[in-house]
Amino acid sequence: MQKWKSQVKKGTLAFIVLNVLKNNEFYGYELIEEIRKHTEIEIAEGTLYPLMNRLKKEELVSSKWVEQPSGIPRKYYLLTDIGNNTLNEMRKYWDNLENVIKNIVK
Amino acid sequence: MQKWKSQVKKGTLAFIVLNVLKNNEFYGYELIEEIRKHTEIEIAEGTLYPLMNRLKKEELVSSKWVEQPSGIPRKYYLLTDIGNNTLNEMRKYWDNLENVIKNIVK
DNA sequence: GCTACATACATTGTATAGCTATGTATTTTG
DNA sequence: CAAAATACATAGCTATACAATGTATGTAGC
Repeated sequence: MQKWKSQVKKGTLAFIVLNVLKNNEFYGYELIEEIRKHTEIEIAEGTLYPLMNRLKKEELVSSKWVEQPSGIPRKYYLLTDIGNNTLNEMRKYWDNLENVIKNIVK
Repeated sequence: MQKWKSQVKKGTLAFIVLNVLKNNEFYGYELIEEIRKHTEIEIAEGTLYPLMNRLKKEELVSSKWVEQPSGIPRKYYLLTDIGNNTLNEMRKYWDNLENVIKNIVK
């Protein structure tokens, strides 16, 4: 089961992150916290940071450093136009998948 | 998107196959056809046969050869008790994931 | 003051799983 | 009789989650 859960996350995490970033800006560490609190989905740091770099390389998100009064500067992420369009396509695909499974489970 | 869809399938396909096999017996080639017709999800042969071998190794399914009056014999798969229990756990997890995403998408 | 923990970034190596390509063999169809 | 469909299978490639590890700063407890 644990192995399976890890596999289900592949692809799903990108979708979740993009959804969370829709209309919001978050920095990496905050994304993990945010998602963990609201959804009980655990994202390892070793998962998130490479994920964000991939999303950036694919130009689905952009980032900017924000200095803090104290502590380590934060790298905030926000959706690009491409990211927004991709997210809409993903939502369609997910919606279909959800229905397909709902019918099979019945 | 194509890359993403492929990633989403990881884990999802095992879940779908186990669901299809609940209360039914299918052979490999038939599973691909069945799922393609009813769901528009394409499963490559190079995906399914290794997948079925994994499920068998994990004792979630068992198989039996059935000779045909003509043609190549078919390997039918059916859920084991372990497979049934695992499927129930998977359903809970999926149900939760679905709701989580539904809330995030809103 | 020192230890532990939390915050915040990042990389390396490993395991897993989907997919293309390829292969074998039989049967059906044009 | 050639092409497509049926039915199995594997090897190699690629992508991604995760544990482990590392750096650096700030805070809380003793």
